[in-house]
Amino acid sequence: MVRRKIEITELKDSNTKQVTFSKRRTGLFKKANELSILCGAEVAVVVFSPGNNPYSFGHPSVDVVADKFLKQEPKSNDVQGTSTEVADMDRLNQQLSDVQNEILEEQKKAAELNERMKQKGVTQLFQPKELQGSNLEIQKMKDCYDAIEVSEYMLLLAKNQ
Amino acid sequence: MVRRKIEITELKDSNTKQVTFSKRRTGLFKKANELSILCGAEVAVVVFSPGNNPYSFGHPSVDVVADKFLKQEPKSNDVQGTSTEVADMDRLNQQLSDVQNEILEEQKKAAELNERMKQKGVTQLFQPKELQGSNLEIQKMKDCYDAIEVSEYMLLLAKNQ
DNA sequence: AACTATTTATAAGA
DNA sequence: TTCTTATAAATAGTT
Repeated sequence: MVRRKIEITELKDSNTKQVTFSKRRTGLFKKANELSILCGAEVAVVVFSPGNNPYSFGHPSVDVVADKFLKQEPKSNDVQGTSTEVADMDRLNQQLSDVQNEILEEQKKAAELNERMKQKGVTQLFQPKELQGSNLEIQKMKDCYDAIEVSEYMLLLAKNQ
Repeated sequence: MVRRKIEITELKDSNTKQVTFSKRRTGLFKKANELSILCGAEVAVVVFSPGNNPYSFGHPSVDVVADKFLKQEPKSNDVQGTSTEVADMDRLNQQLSDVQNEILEEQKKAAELNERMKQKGVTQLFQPKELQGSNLEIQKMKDCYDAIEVSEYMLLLAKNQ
């Protein structure tokens, strides 16, 4: 694709393969991220490297998207005769449940970590409160940048009058 | 990216969003396919369109890659005595990476906005202090995640003794 | 769906 | 490994 165009066929040199994998994995995840933002789409990407290490990108998360996909997949062996509405309802309920579980999972994580560390007698290096705080601060940060964008738009309008 | 560079922010116009989704989904799948061939890597990509239709690419298949990925993920009620801590470590590393990427994106965005406003020679509508404040909070957040990582490593060390 | 002016991704080199 | 850069590939706006 660049200094020289390459054939899309498996790279022979192990080192080249690893370098190319890293570069292209980065590119792929960037594209996946842009797609999810631009189009408000749910996206999950999972890759195993030549050395069999896992890498993933997910919006809102790999688990949520994967579950949603895998659950609607049994198309061909679906039982015929159930109404579309019932099926859709089930799916929506499942999605809702998935999202709620995801949220709960995130909230539990810090607590679990603390619990395990306590059991191991390791000193706590952070408080659960701090985690909650950081989430709040992420939100504040986002709000702040949103405000900046709005301001800029207003400036443009003012300038063009 | 093309006739005119676009901001990576959700597209407002529904039609544009749909067209962009189709183009970029094609591009994403092509990149995923090239990665799997060039590097002999296992790849799975699942996307839900703005209209909530599923699209997927998988090598050797979405199911195979998804199962492999989901199986290695930690479950909160895993049997004790297995390598739960190691799995958690992987996940924490991924989270950390995600958060760091988000931070980098936000910082870039702020810098770009500032630059563009300067070039337009307009009055700032927000105080730099606000930005500095949010940066401080980003730093606090980073420190917090660093602390988690350190804690987890200590836990692993304790476990392996 | 096609076109194309630009932007973006990236293979090879440093 | 990380950066550079020449070139190929992707794509936003248009038709």
